[in-house]
Amino acid sequence: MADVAKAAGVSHQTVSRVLNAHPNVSPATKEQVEKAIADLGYRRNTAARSLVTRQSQTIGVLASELTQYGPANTLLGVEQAAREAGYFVSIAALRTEVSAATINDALGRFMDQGVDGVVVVVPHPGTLDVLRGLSVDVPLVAVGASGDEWFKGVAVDQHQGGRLAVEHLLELGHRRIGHLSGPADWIDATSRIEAWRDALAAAGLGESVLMEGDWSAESGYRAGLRLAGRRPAGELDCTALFVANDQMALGVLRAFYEAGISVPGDVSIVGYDDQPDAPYLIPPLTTVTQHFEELGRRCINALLEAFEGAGVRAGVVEPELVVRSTTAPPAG
Amino acid sequence: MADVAKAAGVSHQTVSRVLNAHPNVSPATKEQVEKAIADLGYRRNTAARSLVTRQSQTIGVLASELTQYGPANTLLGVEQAAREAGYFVSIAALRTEVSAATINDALGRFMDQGVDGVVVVVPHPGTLDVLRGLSVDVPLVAVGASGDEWFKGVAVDQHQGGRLAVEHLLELGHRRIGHLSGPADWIDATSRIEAWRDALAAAGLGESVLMEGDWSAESGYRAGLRLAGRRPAGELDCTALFVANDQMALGVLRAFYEAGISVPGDVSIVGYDDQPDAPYLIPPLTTVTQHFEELGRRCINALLEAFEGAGVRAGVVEPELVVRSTTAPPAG
DNA sequence: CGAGTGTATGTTAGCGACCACAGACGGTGG
DNA sequence: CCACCGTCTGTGGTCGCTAACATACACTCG
Repeated sequence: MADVAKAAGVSHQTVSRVLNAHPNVSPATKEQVEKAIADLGYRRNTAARSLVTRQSQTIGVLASELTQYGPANTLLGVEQAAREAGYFVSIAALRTEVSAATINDALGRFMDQGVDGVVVVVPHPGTLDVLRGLSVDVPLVAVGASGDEWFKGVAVDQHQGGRLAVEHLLELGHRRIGHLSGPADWIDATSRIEAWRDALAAAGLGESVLMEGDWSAESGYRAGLRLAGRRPAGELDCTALFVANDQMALGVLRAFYEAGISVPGDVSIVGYDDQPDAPYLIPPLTTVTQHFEELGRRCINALLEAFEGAGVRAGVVEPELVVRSTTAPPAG
Repeated sequence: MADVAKAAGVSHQTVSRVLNAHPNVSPATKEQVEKAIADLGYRRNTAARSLVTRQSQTIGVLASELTQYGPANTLLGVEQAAREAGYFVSIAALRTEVSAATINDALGRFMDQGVDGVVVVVPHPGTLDVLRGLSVDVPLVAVGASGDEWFKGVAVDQHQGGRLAVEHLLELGHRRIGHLSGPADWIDATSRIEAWRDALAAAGLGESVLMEGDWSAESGYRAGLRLAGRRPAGELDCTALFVANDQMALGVLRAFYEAGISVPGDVSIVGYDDQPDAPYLIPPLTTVTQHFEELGRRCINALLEAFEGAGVRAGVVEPELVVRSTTAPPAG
């Protein structure tokens, strides 16, 4: 910085002012300084800056299940939004065993690093409970959580998403609507089950089939075969199936194909996620879009608000139904 | 730190020595200092430390395709190894368009941040070319690249992996061995194609079928159907198929099932990756294990070596063949 | 027993930026 | 004409830590 100051014929303080876009700098000197900076290829030292401002310009992301579509894309959204806001993103990936100790450790590392805020992308409810018991001295935003006195939550409105799916099927005339859910230890899975139940109840209907998968196409396939069983298509337990993600829907489609069950002729299917290949399935999948990137963006926004001292407020991202070709009125 | 020093009745420098495990500290004072640290919940300020040591204890990871199994797991491995080595991991995720500008920008941010080293996890060869044209003033390790004068490369020995797969099939007696590859713009895909060709040539055999997929189960399914065509099982173009990843192998299995082609009765299949569900496919998939976590670990090791001033040296992780139930001698 | 060696600790001086304050300059108004 | 004020710029002091040097003391050895 001293070099730049000398090259521009000013004091280091003036250079600092230019860097921080301070108003009281004459255009002429400002230009000179900027030229000197460019000539010397100068970069301001983050450590020194952090030392005095007490801000690291870094956001810590605590994540697990990064091989899954949802968490991976949320991370992408967070990273992009953080970058645009001028923040660095530090990551702590959790293994399968998400224990209090692991979380504590990861959070501790973030504190050591001096992150300005933390985003938690862990889809298991237990994590939130652990988080509640911890006191972190920086703003914290958790994906999938509703607002709380301890931290902000930003979530896709799963209830709304589930309702969109089920109501779409109800409007088509279906009365026996089954659900293939995700693993019970995922927040998203349980809230979709609830939404399904509630929408059914609101229509005065009881539950039809409920099966549990593990998000994989394979588990969808097995569930599909199980459902098909040995019965002819007209005698299935349900005329429509709400599947908790597109991967599993893919598996179900395949299973039904093998079993000679026509989609949407015999059974209608609605997926969830709107993964990139959903339009290319056979037939193209009716599904619910989750704006993961938007979710990530909201997390960062919530964090930025918290930096400004704004109070705790939960954010909700609204999912949307995308109607393609796997839904139709029931056969009867 | 001054508080800790006062609490322990020593100078701040002694505290620093304890923190840095300096040898010349008496056990008694060391214990006192540690107690004071624990009592006060003191954490050393990373920014101040970085300022004077000129090291940020941070490694930047430049990654793309984070939704794919390989890159995602490599990232996990890198993160874990970095953590164990006491480094923070800062991430820059690239979108689909991997241009020179994007890469330059991401690298620039890492420089601003003052990272100690960079790991590049981008499976497209164009990236490496861009990298070669850039001069980065910290050690850089690229996954999937062979060693180079500009940076270290750490890669799974794809050639070896491909050879293991093909030779296994050759040993079983297959002579017409096809390949379903990944997209041509992936390093991993092209090297597996080469390995397949070379192994075939080494056995004095020519190419059989070569098809290109996009890593997805769906593309494997389509390729499988295409291969099956309308011919009876005994007249296929090949008696064995080397599939470039397990996802696609899953699709092929399904297509063959539908087409009435028995695996491994009519056709043997070898996958690649050994994804967690490979053993649970029907039949359990013979495949090639890639130790992604190990790959990540090696990257960090290479970086640590570079910090020590060690010269450029490429690392290679050896894949292994895992024989399960999708391979058998040819029918004839 | 005094010089030499080694261990344990304290003191000082930065690392590179930002902040608060002080000074220089030109313009305005009483 | 001088006091006053706003704009621009420069001078220290400071953040928390570590490296280099300085000091104090104990122990060995010729």
